Amino acid sequence: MNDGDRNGSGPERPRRKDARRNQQALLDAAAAVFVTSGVDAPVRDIATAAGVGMGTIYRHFPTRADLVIAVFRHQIDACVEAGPVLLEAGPTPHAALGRWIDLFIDFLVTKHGLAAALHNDKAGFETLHASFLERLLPVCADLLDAAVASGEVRPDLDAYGLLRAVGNLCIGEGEDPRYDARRMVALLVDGLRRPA
Amino acid sequence: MNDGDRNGSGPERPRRKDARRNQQALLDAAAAVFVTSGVDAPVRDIATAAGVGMGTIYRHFPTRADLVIAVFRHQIDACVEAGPVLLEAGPTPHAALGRWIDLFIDFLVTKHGLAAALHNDKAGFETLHASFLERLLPVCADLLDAAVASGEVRPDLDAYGLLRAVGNLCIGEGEDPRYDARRMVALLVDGLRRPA
DNA sequence: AAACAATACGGAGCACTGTTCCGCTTTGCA
DNA sequence: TGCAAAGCGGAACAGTGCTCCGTATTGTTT
Repeated sequence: MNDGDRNGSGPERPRRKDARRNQQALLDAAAAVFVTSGVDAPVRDIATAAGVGMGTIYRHFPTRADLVIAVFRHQIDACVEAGPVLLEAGPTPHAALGRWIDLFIDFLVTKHGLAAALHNDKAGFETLHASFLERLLPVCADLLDAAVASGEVRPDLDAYGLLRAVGNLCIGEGEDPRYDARRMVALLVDGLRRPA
Repeated sequence: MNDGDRNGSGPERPRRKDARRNQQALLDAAAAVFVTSGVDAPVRDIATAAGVGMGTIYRHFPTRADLVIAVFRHQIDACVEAGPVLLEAGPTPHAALGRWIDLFIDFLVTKHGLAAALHNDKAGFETLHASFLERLLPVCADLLDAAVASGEVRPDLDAYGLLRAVGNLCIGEGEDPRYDARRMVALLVDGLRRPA
């Protein structure tokens, strides 16, 4: 849809064949390593898994964060595109918002430690945080606005706060069976309703 | 009150005078450095600020986490002791729970990055997490049980989940003015009420 | 007061990060 | 086939947490 935008923030398509091959190998290897070792996996491990050297990884992705962003780009895109669809399909805007947030949680929770990484000061994870937020914020804002306009949801909330709260609640999900992030988010989303 | 317990998990009081002096200097220096540089401040910085070597810091506090725990011990204690008091004072158990959580938030938010540190896989921060939780969990459970017993709060929630959710929501508070952790926690706590 | 263990100290050094740098190789074009 | 441009590998750098061990301090015993 908006491939023009995509070129703006994604890595450029290399001119040479070997470079393209390596870039793809890096993306595949990173995806695989993230699954087994989490998004905090050492850069060296990813380079080794892809069969390339350190220099190569950093030419294609100037920073760890850029690699993570590239790996999860498609899923973020899917989340972005699901927003309007759900809004039109759902019985009410609040229901649509709830479903969309479920989608977002799925994304965060399936990636090992992504939610935690999003809020790490270290390294260039602010970049990661900013990048994901930039894409998701408008979508979330639309859903929230619609829910507010329909009178279902209290008007004194911004999409940014909501998105961050959900992201935060997902941290550590799966590490301890006693903590159920989805449940907590459900509680929060329920609390969004206009107080009767 | 329970000083016996305290000896169990805290650092031992050293026999020699210089050792005691250094231990206190370390605690003071750490507290100061945590304020200016956050709880992630390099161990070397703390050692330097205290005017001691690396060996000294690690003899007194085997791990970064142990130092953090020792520094914040008094405030955790205050939080623990406030639980029963609030429960008896508050108009209702749910109100007491809310006030106690406010206290907990104050604790987390005043410390630069403590909330984030609590959920870091890196280093020995699990120790930190476990230690704080171990102390606060019973208190929170008592408050929650009382609120459930009074019929104010839904019964299908455990204190562990609640405590973690609150801790998570506090991550990043103060970093971005658009995110208000207290507000999000308030929303969540409100959602705890038994659905009418 | 002096000798002497026991205790504690300092900081160099190790293992592990993310990231940079640059001599060498591969590629694609002329 | 020649050759510049593009790309590559991995050694090296800086910044972590933490360990180790030769040296200094302390408190006790003669």
